[in-house]
Amino acid sequence: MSIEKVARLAGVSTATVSRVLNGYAGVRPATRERVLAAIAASQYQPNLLARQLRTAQSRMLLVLVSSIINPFCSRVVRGIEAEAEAHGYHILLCNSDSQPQRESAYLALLSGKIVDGVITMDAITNLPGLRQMIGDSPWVQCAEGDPDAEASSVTIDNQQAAHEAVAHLAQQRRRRIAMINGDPRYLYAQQREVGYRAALKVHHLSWSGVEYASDVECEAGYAAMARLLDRADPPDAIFAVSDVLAVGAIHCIRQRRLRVPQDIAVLGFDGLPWSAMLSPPLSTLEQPMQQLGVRSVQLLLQRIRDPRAPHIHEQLSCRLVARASSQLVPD
Amino acid sequence: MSIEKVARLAGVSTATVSRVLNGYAGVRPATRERVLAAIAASQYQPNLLARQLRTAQSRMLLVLVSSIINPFCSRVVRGIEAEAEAHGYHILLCNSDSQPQRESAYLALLSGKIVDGVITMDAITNLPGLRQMIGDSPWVQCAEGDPDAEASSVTIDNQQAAHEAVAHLAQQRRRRIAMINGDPRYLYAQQREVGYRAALKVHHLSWSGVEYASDVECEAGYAAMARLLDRADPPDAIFAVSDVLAVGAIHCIRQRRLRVPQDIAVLGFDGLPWSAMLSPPLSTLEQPMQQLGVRSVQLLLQRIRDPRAPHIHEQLSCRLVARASSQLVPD
DNA sequence: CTGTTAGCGCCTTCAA
DNA sequence: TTGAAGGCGCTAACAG
Repeated sequence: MSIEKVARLAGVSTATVSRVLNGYAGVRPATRERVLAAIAASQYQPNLLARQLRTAQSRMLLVLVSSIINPFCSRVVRGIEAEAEAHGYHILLCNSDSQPQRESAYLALLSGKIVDGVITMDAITNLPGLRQMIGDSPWVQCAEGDPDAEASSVTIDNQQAAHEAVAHLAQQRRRRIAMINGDPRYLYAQQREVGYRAALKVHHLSWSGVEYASDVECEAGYAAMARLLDRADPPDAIFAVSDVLAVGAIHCIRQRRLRVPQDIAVLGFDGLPWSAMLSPPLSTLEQPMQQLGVRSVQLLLQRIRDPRAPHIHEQLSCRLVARASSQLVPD
Repeated sequence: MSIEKVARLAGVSTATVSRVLNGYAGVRPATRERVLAAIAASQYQPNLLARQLRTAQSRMLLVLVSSIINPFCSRVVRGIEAEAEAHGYHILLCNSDSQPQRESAYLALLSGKIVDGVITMDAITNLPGLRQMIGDSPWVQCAEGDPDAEASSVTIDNQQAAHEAVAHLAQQRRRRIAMINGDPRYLYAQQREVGYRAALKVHHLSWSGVEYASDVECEAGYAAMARLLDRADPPDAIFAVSDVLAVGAIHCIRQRRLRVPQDIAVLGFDGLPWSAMLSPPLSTLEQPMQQLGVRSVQLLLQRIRDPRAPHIHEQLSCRLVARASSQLVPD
């Protein structure tokens, strides 16, 4: 009844009010003024639900994230948010904690027309009923891209990145390079492990050791490191798949009276700002976090505008930042 | 046209379909079966927009955050998300970066009926037109509570917490205790500064020094620390309003060949898990981050269910965790 | 330039 | 137990 109230107040039809509301040309200035005055007088606020129902678009994007407390994710999300906002879109955030039922509950919003598209950062490719839930709705995978999925993706070359990481450690004359990996259900974890193993081979390193962190918190990195140090033949270098896990690993190493990097070199992943300010400064593989989010939104909007647009698999480059935690002497 | 399609397929009316959809009693089992079959056969998905328009509730909550990359915020948001989800609500995330225009753009979703209520973690009390935008919609302030605002709030006692922080440092025989504060537009920053100054007085410390970080990243902590060290009479202890800022401060101290805690003691705020794993382990004031989010949602839902429910100002307690960064000998 | 009209898809009395 | 019908508030043809 609201647009109607305004219409009555201004002595025009609802169509005219709608026209000024949406800035359409073809309204006499005098009429426009009258409508504007009525809007102001009545403190009218358009009912967005009604508008969205009518126009069949919500200008909302669903973002499915495994864990927002993972600083990598939160930075990507900020990129997503900023770019979405710049295009007049809002984001609905789902923190799935990798629980399939939570993921699918949110995906229902997609088929329910609440959102115009979805960006997933979660390992959901194997979600049962995924195809049906997403249908052919616009979908972009961010940081976690399955080339076989019918979706665009924005990722880094995880395999190559892991390869670089190992190469760097090998170059520091490390022979027993271990990996602290994430949840192996994630593609990024699988891909980085492939890269890790391939690099070991290239560098003729026969020792290998992979431990999986139980979650993304530093305590998990600590625990994984403890398991590695408990081995009969412990590592002399660590490649951790996140800076946070690396912090935990370093703490564990220190507690055992070992030194970083003299006894054990440590290399992280992500390139969070504070990695440079740790002691020792943490070497890391820097990802373009903000940009991963930004490009995901761009690809998604492209697809929303033209549903027949082809799927694109984009890879952003990352950069090894060598600091004191992985080398005795700076380059 | 969709519920209608199902209705035709099942040979019933749309009303009946709606009834089984919403689980209302009074549908003959046989009929229900037929409808269910039709729903399955047609892969029907209810249009949530239409439903929300009709029922005038969206089961969505708006969360207005200054910066999701602030780990404190992201943990509170996770608490919000979890609790909301448990009650069948979804959250719309707005990362305002403290820009009033972004805040008000999102607040329009409130008056536009897109969300049923709002939780703000931002310093928005002075937003022009705030009252009108929020109207009497359900609103809870989280971690940043203005007792004068017509809204419930869930906070900690910032003044008391800062007092404790300073008391701890004073107890370590520190005489020149400086504060690295956040953006002074925030109430938490103002309140903690009041607590800081009050505590100095109580402990008969005449030296005082406050520097404001330009944002929430560690680089800002570094810069603030640099300014403090450039003073003629530099501090011998630092009270930083976040763990992240403390990391930057410590890095700066170290770069100047000073030691933590021997030369300068450092105390952070928030109690992020990795604060315990830094070197030296960071003393900090631990906040109940998850719980701040959870309680905010509970208060908000209460208000949504009963709009006449009174405003509640709740204070959660926090805890000083003394570690090596602030004391030469453990307690 | 402006008004009339017809839905968007759903829920919900009111009757039957 | 079921169906018919109205309307949530808005936009978009189509007339005038």
